[in-house]
Amino acid sequence: MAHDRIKGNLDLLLLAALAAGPAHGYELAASIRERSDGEFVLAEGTVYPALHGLESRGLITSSWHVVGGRRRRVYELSGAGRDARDRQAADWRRFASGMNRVLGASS
Amino acid sequence: MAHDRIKGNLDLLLLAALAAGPAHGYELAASIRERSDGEFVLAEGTVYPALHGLESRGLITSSWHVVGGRRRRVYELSGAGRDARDRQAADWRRFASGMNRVLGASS
DNA sequence: GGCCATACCTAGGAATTCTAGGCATGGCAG
DNA sequence: CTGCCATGCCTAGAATTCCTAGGTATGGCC
Repeated sequence: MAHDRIKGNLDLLLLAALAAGPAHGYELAASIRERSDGEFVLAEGTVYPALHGLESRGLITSSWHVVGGRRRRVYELSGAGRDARDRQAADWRRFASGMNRVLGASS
Repeated sequence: MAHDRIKGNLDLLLLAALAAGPAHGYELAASIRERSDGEFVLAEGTVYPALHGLESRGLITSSWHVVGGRRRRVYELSGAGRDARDRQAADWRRFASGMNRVLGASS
């Protein structure tokens, strides 16, 4: 809804947001929304399945906590997750610079 | 194949490439490949349906030509296409800057 | 004559995200 | 003390988008 362009970048967004420290799903969505100045508003139905996928691939780990009577599943980057983030961030930069070259060449 | 990140950006790539002047499908794929330094390698099965979609939305127009015994369908940006390109390019810049904010905030 | 580059096309698959729903707790306003 | 909203988690299936895989046809080169 925010942007179809999120396709292919969701994992990177989550990994990058988690690089700032452990967080739970609901919090991650808010964090990404704030950091992007409201540009990326991720629905919960988007965030949770994506987190499950990242965990099943070993890029993040989770643990349950109870805070104020509410259960939370807190996620944390694994070593492989940090590597994946670095790789995907590099991919993103290459992609963005390709886009800018194609866009700029039109003048 | 080049990048899943192309999702959502294909139309803009084609519109931007066409902004340099009329071109046919095969040529556009090559043009985008070159301008992006090999970053975006679009399959024909990607390019042609996308062009048909752009035409059906009135963003480009086409005309058949025969050059050297080979038929070509040459596409050209319409006025609405130029507007769409400007809008989508602006969207892209907002998106990219959102990405960079989220990525950069992790340090 | 065979092969490759050029040039177009489409149907269906694959991958990804979103919609729409569901469940549960705590706190606050009324 | 009762709604109601924010917090917090989840899933199934729809929707969207691009790619795979296949097909057709011409011209030029060896």
